[in-house]
Amino acid sequence: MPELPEVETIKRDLSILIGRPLKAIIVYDEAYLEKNEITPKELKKLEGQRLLHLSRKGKYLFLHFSQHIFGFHLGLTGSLILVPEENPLDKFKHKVLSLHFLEMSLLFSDMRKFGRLFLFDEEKSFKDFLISIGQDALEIEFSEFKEALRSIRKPIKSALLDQKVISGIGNIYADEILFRADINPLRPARSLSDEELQKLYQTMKEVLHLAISLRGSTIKDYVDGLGGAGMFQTKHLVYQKYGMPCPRCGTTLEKIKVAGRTTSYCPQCQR
DNA sequence: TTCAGCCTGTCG
DNA sequence: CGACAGGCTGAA
Repeated sequence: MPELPEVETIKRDLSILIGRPLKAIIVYDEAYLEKNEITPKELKKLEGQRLLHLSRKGKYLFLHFSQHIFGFHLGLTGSLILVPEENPLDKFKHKVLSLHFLEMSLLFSDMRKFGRLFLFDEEKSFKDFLISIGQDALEIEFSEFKEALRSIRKPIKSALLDQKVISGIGNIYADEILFRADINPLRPARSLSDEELQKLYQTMKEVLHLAISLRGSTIKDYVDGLGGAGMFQTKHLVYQKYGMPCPRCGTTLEKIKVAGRTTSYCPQCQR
C-alpha cells in the first residue's frame, strides 16, 4: 500500500482542493461503504460542505469538511486521483466513489478492497481515533521512539510495522530503513543499544523524507494524487532484492519472513 | 505474538 | 494451478 511517503505525496497533491465546496458525491460501490459502516445517506451530508484542510497521521488521510471529517486508509491498492473534469464513464477500474468539487473531482478506487473509510461527525470521536494510532513516524521524538521500543520483545521489524507503536512504516520502508541502519530485522526491539536506536531513528527520518521528495515508491499499483508514478523505487537497496548481491558488501541478500511479511536483508551488514 | 482471512490480479 | 503482493484485524 501507500505507506507514509505515498500518503503524504497524495495529501500534498490534493491541497489544491482546499477551500472548494463539495458539490456532489457519487457512490459506485455501495457494498464497500456498507463494509465500512457508512450509509449513503450519511455520506450525502457532506454535499454542500467546504473542504477546510487536509491532515495525515501514519497512513491515514483525512479530509476536513465544515461539519464532518472524511478519513481514508488506502490498504494495499487504494488510490485517490484528482481529475479536472469529471467524466462518469471514465476508465478507472474498481471505482468506489467520487467527490465532485467545484471544477475538480476526486476519484477513490480500490482493486483489492483492503482500504477503509471513516466518517466522523464530531471532533471528539475523531480525536479518540487519532489517539488509537501510534505516533507518526515523522512526528515522533527520539525519547518517545526509544521508550516505545524498549519494552517490545518481538523483532524490530515487527515493531516498526506495528502501527500502534509508530505509524506510517510498511514493508518497503521497514526493509530499506533497517538495511541503511545496519540492523538485523530479527533483533528483538528491546535488545537495541541506545546508539543503535539513535541510528535507526535518524535513518528512519532520512529515508522517509527522501522518499517523500521522490514522491513515493511505485512497484505496481501506487499512483499519486494526479495519477502519476513515484520514483523512490529506483533508490531501493534491498526491498524484494533477495537473491541479489548486497549493494554494499556483495553478500547474497537473504529472504526470510518477519511478521508474516517477506523480508530482504543482508546477513553480513545487518547485525 | 503469530496467522488466517479479507480481495483481486499477476506471474511462474 | 499455486504463490505471492505497499495492510490490518481478530481469534488462538
